Amino acid sequence: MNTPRQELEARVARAVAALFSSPPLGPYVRPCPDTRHGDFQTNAAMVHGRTSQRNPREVAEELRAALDLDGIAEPAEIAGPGFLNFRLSSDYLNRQVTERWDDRRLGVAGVARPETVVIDYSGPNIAKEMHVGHLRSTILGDALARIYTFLGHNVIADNHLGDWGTSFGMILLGYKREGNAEKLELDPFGHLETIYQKIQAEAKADETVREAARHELVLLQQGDPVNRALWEKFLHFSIAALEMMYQRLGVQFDHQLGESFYNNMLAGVVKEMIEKGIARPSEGAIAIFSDGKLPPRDDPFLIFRKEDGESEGRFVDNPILIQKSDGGFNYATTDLATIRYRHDHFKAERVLYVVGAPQQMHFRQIFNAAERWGYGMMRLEHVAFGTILGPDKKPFKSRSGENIKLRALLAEAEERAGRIVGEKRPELNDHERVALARVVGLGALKYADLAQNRTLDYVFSWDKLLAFDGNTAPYLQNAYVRIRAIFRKAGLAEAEPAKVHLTEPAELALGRKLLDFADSIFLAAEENRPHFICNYLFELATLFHKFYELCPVLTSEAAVRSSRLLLADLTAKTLREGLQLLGIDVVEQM
RNA sequence: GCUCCCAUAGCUUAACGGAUAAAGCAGCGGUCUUCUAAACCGCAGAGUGUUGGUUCGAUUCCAACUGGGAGCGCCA
Repeated sequence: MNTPRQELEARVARAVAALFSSPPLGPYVRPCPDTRHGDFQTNAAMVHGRTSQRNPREVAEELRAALDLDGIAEPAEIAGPGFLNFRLSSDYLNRQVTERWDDRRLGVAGVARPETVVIDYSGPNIAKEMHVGHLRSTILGDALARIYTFLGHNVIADNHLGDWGTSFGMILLGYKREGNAEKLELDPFGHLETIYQKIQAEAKADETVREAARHELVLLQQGDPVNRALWEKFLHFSIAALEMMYQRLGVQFDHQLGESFYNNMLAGVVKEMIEKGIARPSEGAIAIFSDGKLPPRDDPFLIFRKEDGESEGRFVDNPILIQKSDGGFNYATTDLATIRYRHDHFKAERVLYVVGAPQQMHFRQIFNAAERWGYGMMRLEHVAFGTILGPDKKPFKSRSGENIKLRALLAEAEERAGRIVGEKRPELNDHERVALARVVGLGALKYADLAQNRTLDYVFSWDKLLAFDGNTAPYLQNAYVRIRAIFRKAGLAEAEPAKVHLTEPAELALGRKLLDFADSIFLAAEENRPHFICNYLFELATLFHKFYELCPVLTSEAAVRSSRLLLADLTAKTLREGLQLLGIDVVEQM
């Protein structure tokens, strides 16, 4: 099922092709920013008027004559410098609302060519409790996984756990000194973190401690049975604790292949990179350098540098290390092994890395290296997002210990929501109140993160993350609830088939909006920005609330009543589906 | 120093090269005998950091600058 925009786009493109010899310069059709002008507009006449050096209003006149809008819109109006404005015909509108209501997918077409897309998100460290810093990747990645799945892609959600690497030398050493199996089982993160912080402080002051930690790491990497067993224990309990957190968040993965999974592939990767001439020894380590194929400015392996006293700068090497001088491997090595695995094993055509913006340079290098390595057929994309800042506008530092734990954030969200629920619905028992607070609190938390452009940094604030007014999840959930209340009162589970006939401005506006659901999803997927869906749902809910104020449903006469019931039902289903795509639940009452 | 990201109303944000820049919060004033007031209506509030350029048209593209942030060889 096409959206009105797609349908109009196709018709304009057809008319343009008939009129002009120049290649298509679309997309042409977009929603009118101001609905007073119409529902949709095209700038095709202005665009093609320019290339043919003609008066755009004249061109618009020709275009209008050539346009076939039969069955979709009123005759187009020419306005301003040469816009054609379209107003959807009421027949089309009524029919489209009905068709969407009748469609399990609410009119959202799947993609023509499904792809196998690996989405790499969350990626917590198994020795550390999840904190606000993990929130964005987890929430955003989960939403993208849901969106891509809904569009028909073959999604592989993969949690690339930080379960390997230098810090484990420290942790092993610390655990051997004062570890406690019981504490580990009860609170793996708390225990490991305590140990880590303590041993780190010691290591700072004492070279022999640093040396001992390095030794433990080497033992682990060489497969020493004692260290290996300990590490597996850390992993086991940590994953169990993570699992609980993900369950609470409503986030799922298809795989949790952490860094350790790739460990035995790393030596092979390095060997191959050397053989292919992509990597070479440098200062005792193995590093990947520029192949000189890109302009220096665009080459991630070159960096412009001007030393003190030099009058002109020059490009110098900016390599990545894939093997340290002590023989150990780096995360770049793991990332490369992971790319190969995802290609060979999952047959991935695309990989989305939902990772913070500070790692941009790293991914540019990795993607460039992967291409040279022979994986250029894969679309590798860094879905970067901004940093959560502290009150001082500097990133929350994990060292300082003032990181807000995700657990605390969730608890606070539920508690705040619980207080509001208690006020609004004093008749609920404890169990009901807690269950409701969970959905509302978690929804607000997720929505706050998803509703804004992911590239922006933001200052952490309880009030902001847990807002329940305005453009928030509770506002959308409330719109859903109000619709469900109508159906409850009517004694219906959902609307019955009916002839849709929209007449009031409020119901026309709502009906028109309902047809655009798919456009918001396409846009969100195209840009990997779920906030387009948030914007859409907020507008939809706002229009519904207006409709609700002005257009009585149950007390209207039969034909109007059944038409409005259907319109309300489609709104509810669209809200529910849209929120679902964001990982947010709805409730029947709140 | 170089690269990348960011700059829109008091605050937080939106705007897929187009029309009079759109919301939320906060502020002020209204609306519950009628489908849940977690709602709705109204008022007030910016000309998009600066300077140029491209364009019929720029918050959007380009250049320079200012301010903020991040990254730049053996952590991830």
